[in-house]
Amino acid sequence: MPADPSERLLDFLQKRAALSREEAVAFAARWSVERQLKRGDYLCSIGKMEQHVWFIAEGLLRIYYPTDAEEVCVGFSYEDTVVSSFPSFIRQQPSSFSIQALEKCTALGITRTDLYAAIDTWPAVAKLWSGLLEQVVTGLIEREIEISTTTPEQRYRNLLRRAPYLFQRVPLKYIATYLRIKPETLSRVRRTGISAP
Amino acid sequence: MPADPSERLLDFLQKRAALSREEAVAFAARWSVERQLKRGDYLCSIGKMEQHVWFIAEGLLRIYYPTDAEEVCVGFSYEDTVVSSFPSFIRQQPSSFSIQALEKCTALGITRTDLYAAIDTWPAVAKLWSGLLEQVVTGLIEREIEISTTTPEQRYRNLLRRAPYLFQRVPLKYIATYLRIKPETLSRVRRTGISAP
DNA sequence: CCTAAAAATTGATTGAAATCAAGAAATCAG
DNA sequence: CTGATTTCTTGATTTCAATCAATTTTTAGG
Repeated sequence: MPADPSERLLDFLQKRAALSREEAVAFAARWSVERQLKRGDYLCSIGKMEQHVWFIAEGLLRIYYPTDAEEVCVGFSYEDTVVSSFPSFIRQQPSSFSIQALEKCTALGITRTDLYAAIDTWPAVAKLWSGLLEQVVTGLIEREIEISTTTPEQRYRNLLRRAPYLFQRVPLKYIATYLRIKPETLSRVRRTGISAP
Repeated sequence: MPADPSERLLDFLQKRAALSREEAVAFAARWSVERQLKRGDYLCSIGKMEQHVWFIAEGLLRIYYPTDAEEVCVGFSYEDTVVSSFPSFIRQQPSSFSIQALEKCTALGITRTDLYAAIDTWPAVAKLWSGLLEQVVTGLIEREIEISTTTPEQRYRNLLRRAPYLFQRVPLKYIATYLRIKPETLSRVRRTGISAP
């Protein structure tokens, strides 16, 4: 079903952006950094400057924020999604996040310079970038609301409905921190959730 | 110190965007909707389609999400800031938020059509818009992290440091929901916070 | 200025999820 | 395949903020 990483990126760009075939090919060529990760490797580490936006051609990663006490997962990235430590990338500050592969991954990266040049060159790329940011904005707002207006059980059910595949691929302890609850609580919520009439 | 609303917008645009004087004047002219609000009025109500992005020339508003039980405040907007019910504006869905004046306000609005036309016309406006979205993104991410990694007292202290003026202008009960705590808790936290050695 | 309503404070009690503490099950590397 | 490590589950207990319940203080409108 997928092809090689660059093919996959090309498909993605043509589906998502209003780019002509030639533009898509030219823009895809700017994604010049290929990174292979094995389980446990980092795409971005805390304290480092994020220099790329990444297209994930294969695999699954968690984005998390490490605090003194624990690691809070703020999201996941997988095939045909784009990921970066956005605040670091955008503001060129050391990253507050780490992005770690939970599976073997293949990622294609574009540098800041190349991306902003592409934005200036192709209006459709500018639109793609705005669209991506808009998507991040609406996602974050919805998530913030969900966390502050629902119970742990509701959050679990919602995630199960929205993204059942995560439960196949991600250890529950990471999902728990994503839901802002403890693994013990998630375990209990799963148990009681089964026998609802 | 300020001038009339349009003057104020012009100043804002020239400071924030890489627009020439002529461009700034032309773009400012597209902000054709002036709205006067008195305390308690709504700039945007839940269920309505957000048709504008607003520049606040004067006054203070709260952006909140009403749930069955309570109203969760997700932010404030005031002089020289830009506000909108972004998910509604961006996706053209009914707004999940209400935006209410806490003081007498003057707002200038630009319509979707006019904004996107301006984005297509002036690269600097496209950049301003991206920059605005980027700012919203980084703000939301930082906020999400803060809420899930700090105690109520820390959140209070952080806000007091970052935005002391809010405490002069906003009833504590709204600030409490912004901090995701109950007014009673905020009251207690403020009391105990004073006498720390 | 005065009164009514709204907001803030303070105290007592409750409750949901965290924490602490073992075990059971699953997974991974050799 | 097998032992070791990690992850998950289950139970007992604690804790912090929410809730409930009055006052007191502040604010706004006539």
